[in-house]
Amino acid sequence: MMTFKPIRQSRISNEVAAQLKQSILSGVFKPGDKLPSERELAEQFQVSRIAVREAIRFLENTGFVSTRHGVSGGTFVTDLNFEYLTNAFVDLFLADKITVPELVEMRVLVEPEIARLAAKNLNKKHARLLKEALEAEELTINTVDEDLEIKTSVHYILAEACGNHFFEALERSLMALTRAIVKMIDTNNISAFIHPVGMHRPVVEAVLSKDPDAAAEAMRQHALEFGQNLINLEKSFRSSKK
Amino acid sequence: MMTFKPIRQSRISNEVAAQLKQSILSGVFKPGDKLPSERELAEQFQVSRIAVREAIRFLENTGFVSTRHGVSGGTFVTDLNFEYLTNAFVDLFLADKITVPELVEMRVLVEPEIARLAAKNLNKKHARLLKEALEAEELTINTVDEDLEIKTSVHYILAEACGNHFFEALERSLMALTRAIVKMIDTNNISAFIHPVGMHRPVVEAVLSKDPDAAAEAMRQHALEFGQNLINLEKSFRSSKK
DNA sequence: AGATTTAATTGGTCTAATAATTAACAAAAA
DNA sequence: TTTTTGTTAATTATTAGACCAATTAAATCT
Repeated sequence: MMTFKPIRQSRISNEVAAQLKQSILSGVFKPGDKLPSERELAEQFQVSRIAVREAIRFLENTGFVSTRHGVSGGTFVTDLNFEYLTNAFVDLFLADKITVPELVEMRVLVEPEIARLAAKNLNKKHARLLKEALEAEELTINTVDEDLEIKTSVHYILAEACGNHFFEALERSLMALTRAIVKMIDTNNISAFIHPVGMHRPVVEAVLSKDPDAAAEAMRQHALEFGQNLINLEKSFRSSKK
Repeated sequence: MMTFKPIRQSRISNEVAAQLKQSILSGVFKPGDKLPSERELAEQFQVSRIAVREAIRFLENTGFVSTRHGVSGGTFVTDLNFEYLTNAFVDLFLADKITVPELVEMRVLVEPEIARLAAKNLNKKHARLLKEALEAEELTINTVDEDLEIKTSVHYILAEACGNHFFEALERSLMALTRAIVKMIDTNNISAFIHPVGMHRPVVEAVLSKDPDAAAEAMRQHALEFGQNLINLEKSFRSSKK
């Protein structure tokens, strides 16, 4: 029997989105560039403005563009970053598809390797940033948000210093998840208890002295300690909530 | 001067989306449940149908709901899966934010650990699946798509068998990225060359004999070998394209 | 020159209508 | 009976057209 191709399978907005995405990926539009206005795009694609808007929403939701209101506003191509990956991880945790012990197991595997690579590839800029971050940690008492900010910064710097963007993306997600958990628990300055001041010092010192094995081992210790604290607290938080 | 709070900062659709997402996460709507129709939601939220539709698009784009057309259609809560995480990784690769050597470095770290955990936690079901997958690999010659499907299946099974959903999510992303790269190169049955039949045998045998260290080491060898092939081919592909 | 108003552009939102898709059921035909 | 073909109803998909809101640049006024 003769078979026919279906006339159209996907939504119109999907086809518009696919074409726009392709033209961004292939470099027709580069980060910073402005796409034609919604009305122009609707004209060019020969679809309604709403179809165009839904396509733009998709690109916005996946991090490819952002929109600004007003004259000299419009839809602008953004330089894709790790934010949307991180959001996907956080959503999975919120939907109970990833547990705290599983997160900790990943941190114990990945973070020592990041520290090892950072020690191997360290440059002056990152050395300076690490020293500053370590000092900042030991200075002030802060709000929960500030405290989290300061205590995660060492990890961010190491992730950037390790020279592997994949590791960096993953570490950012690990940090975002950890922060989500701590903020969920967040009763009476808990973060100071599970992450006492000075916990990062051995790691940073090993990295600064460019000793990969020592850095990895120090980070492993840190990840295990902190991880165990996190697991225990989240466990008791869950049971207290029931 | 007295300052007032802005009445509304974000888009209406964002606020609708946030409320809907919250009610899904808190269990008001469970996977499989049908949300009220767009018109009803518009009525309840006191916003236009368009605002509701954009909110639903967002939830769709992040994997929380799916929509069906027609009578008995509507918006249905889906069981959040790893697809959207994987898409985020693939997008980062397509936008050149992650390179092939970086991907390989991650695989060399993570996959041995997955094999180790799989060997430790193996049950009968996964043992059977592994045997079947190994046999299927050595049977037929296929199209590129089928070939990729069959050769990645061992990795999927191991990821599921390892018992850590975070590792499973990451491994799925690693596979999706690898497939994207192979399909990009995809000239004249290349996959058979970079991934010859039988490459998985030592890994599977070690896992089946429940020897974690041997499994990890076998997988490490596999990841290194395959990874080096992938790096070389993608490199020559890039230079031939210029 | 500097402040203020106005106009123009663009995304944001709304209303109201029509089209397309699908399931269920009824009716007709084989 | 079985199979095919209409019919209907519910719901999303799509459109058109209008107006709102934000923003900047130009025009106007002081």
